[in-house]
Amino acid sequence: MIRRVKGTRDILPPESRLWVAVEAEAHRIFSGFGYDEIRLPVMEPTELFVRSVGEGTDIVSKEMYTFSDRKGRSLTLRPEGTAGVARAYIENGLGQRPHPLRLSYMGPMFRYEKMQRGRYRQFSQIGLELLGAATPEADVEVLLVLHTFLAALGFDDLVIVLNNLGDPEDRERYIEVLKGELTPHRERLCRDCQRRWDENPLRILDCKVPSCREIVEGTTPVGEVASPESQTHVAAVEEQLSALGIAVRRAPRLVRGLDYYLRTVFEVISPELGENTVICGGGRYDRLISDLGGSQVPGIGFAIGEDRLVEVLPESTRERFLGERPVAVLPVGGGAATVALDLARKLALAGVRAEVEVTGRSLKAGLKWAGKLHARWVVILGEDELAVAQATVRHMDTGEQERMALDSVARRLAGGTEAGVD
RNA sequence: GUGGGCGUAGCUCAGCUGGUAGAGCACAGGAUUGUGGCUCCUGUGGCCGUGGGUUCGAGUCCCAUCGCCCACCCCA
Repeated sequence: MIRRVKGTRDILPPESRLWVAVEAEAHRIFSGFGYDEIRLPVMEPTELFVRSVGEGTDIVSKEMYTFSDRKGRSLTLRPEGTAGVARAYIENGLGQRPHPLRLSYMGPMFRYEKMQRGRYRQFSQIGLELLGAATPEADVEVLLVLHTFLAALGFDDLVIVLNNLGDPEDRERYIEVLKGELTPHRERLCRDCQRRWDENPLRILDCKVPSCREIVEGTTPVGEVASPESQTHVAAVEEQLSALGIAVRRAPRLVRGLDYYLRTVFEVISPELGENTVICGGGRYDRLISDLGGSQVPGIGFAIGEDRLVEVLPESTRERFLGERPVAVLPVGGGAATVALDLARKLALAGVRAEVEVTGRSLKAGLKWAGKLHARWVVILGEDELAVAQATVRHMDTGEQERMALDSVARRLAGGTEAGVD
């Protein structure tokens, strides 16, 4: 048997309907805030990610799907979306358009990781970028869109946590401060943190080991070492968010694994998937585009893990998305089939999901089949009915049925009060 | 990359100290004329993850290998 590649998955119906619905909701909300989708290649030159995400990051150093094409060029399956957006911005001269530029994207990303719950090698992200605005208001808008989207999906208990990473100039100063404060405790840090000391000292802040956490508690937060400008910036963001009624929590030790972030960074964590399972992450990246050779264009954005988002979708939302019950159309006897299909066409065009019995089942077996589909209505088209251009419409929950003119079936089942109520 | 658990039907699993493969669910049909959900009957469906070894005989024991799951790590 040929099996799917490790870390990839088959999203089958009806689960796939959740995805379609989540994506539709994203388009609806994002578009409402002026964001249009940008569709980008799934593969990019490897260098793009090395220079943007950062050579020292885990993503670049050990998680990329990198390969050579037939001409020996090094290509990489995109591990995230922002780098591609930045590349496309420069390459397509998007700097010529009125700013700020509002873009969204969704699609598969690839990281070579060890499989685990909520973690896949091919996973989908739904993301959004606001380019060309460096103000706190820009950050607030992006977080507002995020919040609005999550709320539209029925999440009311998710907490957005944010932090101030400061500007790149502050970073080195902060690392000095941090190391200085940690030095007396260095021996007591866990093995991983010993390694992080040189490789990526900021990650020590993220350590889950209780003893490390305790040590880290006593250190000066990044945000306090950051430049006064960045502190004012993030404070303004927090202030405006609370004015909008959006709850955010300051997480002084929050750092992120991508090098391009500065100032405002944030995450949304789902308690259901565990303390450390991020369903959304994002932040500001004012140097990214210029670092890639473009002009000085600030940006901020986020990416939501669609797989994880769908996994933790509130029950009521799942029901709302999956709840649609079809109409089953049952032709009985010869000649009824085309009438059934013609009715199905009318129903489909009227926005009513209808499935036609095309395997030649008896009426009895057909009703059994309709029951298994959870059909709300069954339209029976038999010789008796067709002889007088009528159909029998049966409500599967009550068992009540009614004869009606064939012409009126689609209209009655679409939006009619009978179809609307349970 | 590190540590742990598990691989028998589409799914959930049973299969005792080795003796020619089972159940439930699901799926398909039926229980007479054109009416589902309950019940009953029947049917489809498995190189017991793969390869090797021990044995008269292996789903069962041994070795290897592949795959899956969970935790760490990291991230969406």
